[in-house]
Amino acid sequence: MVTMEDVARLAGVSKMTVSNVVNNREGVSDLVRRRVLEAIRQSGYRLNVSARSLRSGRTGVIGLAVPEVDLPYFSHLATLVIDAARRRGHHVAIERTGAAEAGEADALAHSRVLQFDALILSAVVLDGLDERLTGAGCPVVMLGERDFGGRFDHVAMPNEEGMKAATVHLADQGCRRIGIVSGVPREGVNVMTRRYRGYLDGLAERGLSADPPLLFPLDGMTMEAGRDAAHRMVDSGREVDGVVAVTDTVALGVLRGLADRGLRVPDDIRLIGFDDVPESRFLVPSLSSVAPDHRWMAEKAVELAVQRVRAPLRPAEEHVAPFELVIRESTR
Amino acid sequence: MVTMEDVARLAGVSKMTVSNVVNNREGVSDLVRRRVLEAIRQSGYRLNVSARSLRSGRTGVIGLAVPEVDLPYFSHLATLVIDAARRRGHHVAIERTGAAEAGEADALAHSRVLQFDALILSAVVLDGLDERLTGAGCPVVMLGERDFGGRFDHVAMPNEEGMKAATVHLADQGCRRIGIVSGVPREGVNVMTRRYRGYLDGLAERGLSADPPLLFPLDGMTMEAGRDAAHRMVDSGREVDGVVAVTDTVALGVLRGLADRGLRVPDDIRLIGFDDVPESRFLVPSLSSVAPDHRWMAEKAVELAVQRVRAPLRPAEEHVAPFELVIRESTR
DNA sequence: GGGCGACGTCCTCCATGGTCACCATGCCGC
DNA sequence: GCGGCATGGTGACCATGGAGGACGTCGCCC
Repeated sequence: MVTMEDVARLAGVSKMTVSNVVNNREGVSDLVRRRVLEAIRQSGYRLNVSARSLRSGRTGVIGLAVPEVDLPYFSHLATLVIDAARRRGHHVAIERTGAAEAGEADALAHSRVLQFDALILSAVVLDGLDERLTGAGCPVVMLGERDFGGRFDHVAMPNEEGMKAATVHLADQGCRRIGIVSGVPREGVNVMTRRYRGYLDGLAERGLSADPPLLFPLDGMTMEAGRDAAHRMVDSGREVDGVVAVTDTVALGVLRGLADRGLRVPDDIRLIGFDDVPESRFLVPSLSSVAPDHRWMAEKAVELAVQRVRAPLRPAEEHVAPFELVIRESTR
Repeated sequence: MVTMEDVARLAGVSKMTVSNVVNNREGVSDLVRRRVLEAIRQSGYRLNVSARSLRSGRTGVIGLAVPEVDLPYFSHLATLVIDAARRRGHHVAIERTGAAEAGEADALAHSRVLQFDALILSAVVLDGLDERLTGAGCPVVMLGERDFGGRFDHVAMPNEEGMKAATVHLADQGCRRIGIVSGVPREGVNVMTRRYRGYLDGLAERGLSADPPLLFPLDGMTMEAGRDAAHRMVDSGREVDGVVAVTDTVALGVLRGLADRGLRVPDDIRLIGFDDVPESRFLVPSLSSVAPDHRWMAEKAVELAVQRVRAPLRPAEEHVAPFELVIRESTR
């Protein structure tokens, strides 16, 4: 392997000067800089990242831990995070938590073992009180849903506002019995709880009753679970005429489940999702959705992560992503 | 930071002994081993991966370079590769090539910079003759489509066989004018060329004419491109009664494009895709597809990569993934 | 029973490729 | 002649792994 030392010898300088050139630092004359660059070209030298990070303590890698890589929402987000990080000269390593406590804890442990400069964690299970978060060994930026008590940088989804807007929209389209397909709101502040509250707020805003609640619970956040919930909804005979689904992925399953029972969207029942994943506009019918600005979120998360690497003691910031409501065929 | 030296002092041994314990090597008595483990526990020691890889030349990281992270096919594959690698004690770093030559070359360059132990490359552009492939600085396992002249380990898709089976299936369902939505077959052996040939083989097998060819070219492998191609197909007035789409993602766009023109699937026109991504069974109508065994592919690719790290000189192997035809509503 | 070799166990020394903090050199102006 | 700046060099240091050697113990053989 060609080392910095070899380049230095070839260019007739010390390896520190080579290091300075490689890192674009000041204090190297143009003449010497050119000579070094030429020597690098000739020798085919490549920087050894292990050696650099051993000495400097930085790896240039940001961890991104998400529940599932192959849910459209997260894979889309991952793409945007990778791009944002690349523009700032960082690489991204993706971890999969499986939406399980063990997975999230693993991601935190890996952040130490693999020495991420920072970890962007889309936490579903852990909350701000868990000591594993503080013991991560690197700055952690929370992405998404839970309440972290202001102890971490946090890029949040507009869960309540978005869901409220979706519900109000359904009401304005004439729906009177609006159901929600979601996980069961649990203790603590998580996606389910916030979105459910947004749904209730929306009903209240238009004077619709939430009693008895038209909540059709999910077993997981998958298409499969969405379809099952839709089956249960129709089979219950509760005459729902509008549905908000907790994510687009779930909505895709609901769409299928309704078709299985011979219901047409939007004629018999209207449907709206959350996330606006790329697929949504191509479905038949195309799916209305709450569209948080994913690019903005990715950008913000990476920005916070990179900032905190440089200034570890800056107070934690909390940002809520902007969103818009995208109206398509499923709620026309 | 707690180092190996600290642990050694605490346990009253040399750091080499700690190293041996950490790496589960022979030649450490049970007593000493327990003492060391206890010292590790007490001190909260974490192995420094940078130092290890500087010394050993291995990082334990396998690179996975795919055209797009947020295409369902690739995100699904990525999940499976991550799992397969984890079972073998490796991590995966995902690179995005953008299906461009620059991106693929970048991935190869990164493989040196980030010192992957191996790179699994889903190449769309580079072929086996490109010298950048051999200069990767680590073993490369090709995943997918192109011909690499037996110079690399290669896990291939059943492109021709699968497409032929799909075409024959359409014919057997009564289709007489079967079109294909695909990129234009180009010089060299790539996905498009192989799948197009499979389509021609299928037509021939059932005695259907391919003259003039019913090829509706794509501008990219996206849903959007699929929809546009479908529009052009219908607007051309060529009375196609069956379509094979080059991927499920494209098929999803085609489905939408046909709906835009008021055509019903499968009543007016039948449609089949390739890849069997998770979404396909939930679409309305659910999408028939050629289903290569993705888990098998991921497993094989990782296995070849890990093997080659240990035995760099083993001759290259070529494997073709098994597949089955999944018949759903879109071709009933 | 004593000497010798083998073996199990652990340690010492050095290598790994960069980076950091500090130092040396030379040139300039005052 | 001296201080200061611009430029580049020096040697220690980061945490780990590998080779080979030291040390003690045990068994074997004469």
